[in-house]
Amino acid sequence: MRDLAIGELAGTTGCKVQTIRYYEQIGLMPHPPRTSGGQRRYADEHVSRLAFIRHARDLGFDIEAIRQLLALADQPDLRCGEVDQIARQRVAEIDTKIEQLAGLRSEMKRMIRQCKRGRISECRIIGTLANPAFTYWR
Amino acid sequence: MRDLAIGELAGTTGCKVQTIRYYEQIGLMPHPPRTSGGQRRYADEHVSRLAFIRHARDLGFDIEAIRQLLALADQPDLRCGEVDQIARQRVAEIDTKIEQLAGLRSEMKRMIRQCKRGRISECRIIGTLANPAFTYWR
DNA sequence: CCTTGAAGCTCTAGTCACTGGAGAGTTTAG
DNA sequence: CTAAACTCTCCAGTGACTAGAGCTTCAAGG
Repeated sequence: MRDLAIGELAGTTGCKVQTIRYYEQIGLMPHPPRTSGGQRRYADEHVSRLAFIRHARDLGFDIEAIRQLLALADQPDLRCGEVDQIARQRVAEIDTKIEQLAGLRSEMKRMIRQCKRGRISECRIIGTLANPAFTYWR
Repeated sequence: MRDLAIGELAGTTGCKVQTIRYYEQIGLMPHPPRTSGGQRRYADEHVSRLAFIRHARDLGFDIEAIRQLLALADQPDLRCGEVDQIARQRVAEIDTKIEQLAGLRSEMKRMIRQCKRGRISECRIIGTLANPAFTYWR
């Protein structure tokens, strides 16, 4: 698991090649060593750092939060309360998102139920969407 | 409720002024009549069209889907099955998102539980995020 | 009628987190 | 040694807005 080309790193982490180069460019990933021909070669530490980044992204952390987390991780003598805080905040955000989506879902279902599959002029979906009164759920 | 300036339209629909101009630019909103001085003036039809767009956006439809919906609505003799289809697809997308978020949420909670509030070197949050095995929930 | 300040105008550029393509160079298996 | 597959850099584009500069127009009060 050493000296991976960028495509292999991409393969093992499920991250696209361009995305890895992008992360390097914005300073989330370090500049890796290069071959004499100029190609990037990655080691295990890069694999786990990228896995960290991807996983955090998938969890919905934005780049700035990940940068903080990485900075924290690079100074292991700090207390982890700060990390914990960021995570708790994320859970709260996730809860809000889930609630919102559940609301949207029930409104969509309601609209579909009302759709009589007739002509569009009778279609309740468009009518509902056009009605400014139906913004209660925001 | 006639001859609204762009700011008044923005006020009644909860949409920003720049966003309205943007919608006009990309062809979602029509070019409204202008005063002799070049300012846009809107009528009731614009209010409901913009309300439709905003509501659909809030429900998570993307611009392209809204464009389709509007095109459909402009031809009231078509059957509404197509509209129904678009809405059903949206529900499926919402369901997927909710599932994903629920998965993320439980992992975040687990990470928080494991955080012993000690040093980061013992903090399970960063370790968990760095572990490529923890991608099961995707 | 005139002034004044809020609101409008266009145009350009920036945001976030990538994604895609052109055109050239490098690596590796057979 | 060749050919295919991969990688390089650089630049531009995506979606859905958002912000700002610098200027013009509108409407209400005096």
